[in-house]
Amino acid sequence: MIPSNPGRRERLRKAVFAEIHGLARHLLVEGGPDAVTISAIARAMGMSAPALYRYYRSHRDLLAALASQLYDELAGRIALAGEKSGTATVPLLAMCRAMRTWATAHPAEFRFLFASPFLAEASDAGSAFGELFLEEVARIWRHKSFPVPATNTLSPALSEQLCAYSQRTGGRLPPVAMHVFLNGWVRVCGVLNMEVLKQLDFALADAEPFYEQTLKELCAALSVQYLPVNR
Amino acid sequence: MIPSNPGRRERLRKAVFAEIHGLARHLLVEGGPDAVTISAIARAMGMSAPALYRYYRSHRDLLAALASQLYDELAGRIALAGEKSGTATVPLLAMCRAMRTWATAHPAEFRFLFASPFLAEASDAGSAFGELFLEEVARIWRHKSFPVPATNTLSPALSEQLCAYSQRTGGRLPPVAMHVFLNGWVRVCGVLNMEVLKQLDFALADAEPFYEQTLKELCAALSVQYLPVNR
DNA sequence: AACTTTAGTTAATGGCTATACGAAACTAAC
DNA sequence: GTTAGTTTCGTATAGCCATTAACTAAAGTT
Repeated sequence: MIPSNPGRRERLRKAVFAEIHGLARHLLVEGGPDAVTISAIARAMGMSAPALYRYYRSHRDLLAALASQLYDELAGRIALAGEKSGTATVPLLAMCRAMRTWATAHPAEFRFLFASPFLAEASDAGSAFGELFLEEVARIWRHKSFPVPATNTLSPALSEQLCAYSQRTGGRLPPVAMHVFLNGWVRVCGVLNMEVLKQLDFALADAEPFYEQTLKELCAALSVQYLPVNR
Repeated sequence: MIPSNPGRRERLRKAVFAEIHGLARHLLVEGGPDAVTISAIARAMGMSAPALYRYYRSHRDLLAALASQLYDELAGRIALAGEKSGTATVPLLAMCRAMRTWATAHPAEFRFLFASPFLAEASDAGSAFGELFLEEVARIWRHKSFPVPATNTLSPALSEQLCAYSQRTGGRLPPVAMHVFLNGWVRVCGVLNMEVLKQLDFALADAEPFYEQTLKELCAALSVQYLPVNR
C-alpha cells in the first residue's frame, strides 16, 4: 500500500513547476521569447491554459521565473568553474571561459537574460555577475597588486564615481584598480554580448580566438599568468 | 477649384507613411517594442487596423521599416559628426561621441536597434556601423600607422580570421591593425550596449566619464590626439 | 462522513495579427 | 462627362493570445 506522506502534494507541485520550466525553456530556444506563451506551454502539457494560473499569477511572472532560473544556472556554472580551477591557475580565467561556454551553448537563453526588453526595464540585469567577477579581481589584487593608471589621468567625474563604487563594495579595490576591473568587465561582456547578438559576424566567423586573445590581454593587465585552454 | 495634380496620391501616401513611422516610434519610446502594434498605431491614427495593411504587408515588415529608419538616423548623425569635426581634430572621436549621444538620447530606439530579439536572428545587426568606423581607423592608419601587437602574439586561428577580414575589406588595414580596430570597436560598443541595457548601473551612476576615458585610451592606442569635449 | 483545499475544467472578455470582401474615392481614358 | 480601373479604407471574420470567473472533481483533513 502507498502511504500518504505529507510532502506528496508539494512533490507533485514541484514536478509540475519543473515541467513548466522545461517547456518554457524549450519554447524559448525554438521560437524566441515571443514563443514562450502560457497557451503554448499548457498545450504541450496537455492542459488548459487557465490551469497554469495555479502556478503563476501572470505571464510576466512566468518569464521572471524562467529568467531567474537561467540566471542561477549561469551563475552556478561560473562559480563551479571558479572552484574547480586547479590551484596553479587563476579562477578568473576559468570563470570567464565558463561564461562564454554557457553563452555560446545557449544563445537564446543568454539573449533573453541580458538583452531582453523584458528585463531591460527591471534594471541591474547582470549586476550580480559583475560582483562575482569583481570579487575575483579583488582576490588577485590582495595577492599582488597589479599596475593601475595614475590617478591624475582619470577625470574628476570618473574618479568620484569609482571612489563611490569602491566604498560601496567595501573598499576591496581602490578606485584606480576599480577602473582596471571595469575596463576588463566591459571587454568581456562586450565581446559576449556582441557575439551572441551577432554583431561580430561581419568580421569574425568564430569569436572564440578573439575572446581568448582578450583574456590574454586582461591577464597581462592584471599581472597574472595566462594559460591556454587545456584540451 | 482644386486641381487634381497627378502626384497627389503619392504625396498623401507618403504622409501616411510618415505618420505611421512617427506613431510607431512614439509607441516604441513610451511602451517598448511590444507596444508597437498595428492596432495601436491604427487606433492613434483614427483608422481601422486592417487599413494599415495597405502600407505594410505584415507587422514584421513595419518593425523592419522602423528599424531601418532608426538605423539611417543614427548612421546619419555619425556621418554628420565626422564631417563637421574640425580639421584639427580626428573625425573618429566625434563619431564615437555622436554615437553615444544618440544612444543615450534615444535608449529605447538604440535597444530596439541593437538588442531586439527581432533583429537578432536577422544577423549583422550593426555590421554597417562597424564598417563606418573601420574606414575611419583605416584613414588614421594611412596617415600614420599606429603600434600593433607582434604577429606571433596572436593565435593562428585568430590571425587567420583577421587576414580573411582584412582581405574582404580590401586590405585597408593589415591583420594585426585589424585586431586593434576590433578591440576598440568592442570596447565602444560594449560600453554603449551595457550602458543602455543598464548593465553598468551597479558600478556607475553616469557612464559618460567612463566612456570618455575609454575614448582617451583608444586615441592613445591609435596614436592620435585626444581632445576633451568642447563646451 | 463531512469539510476544506487543490487542481483542473469550460466559458467568456478583450486585444492582437491577418485575410476576405465590399464601398467609396480618386485617376485616367474615351 | 461618363466610364472603367485603381487605391484606400471599413466591416466581418478567423485564429491566437492573456486573463478572469464560475464550476467540478478529486485529494487531503478532521
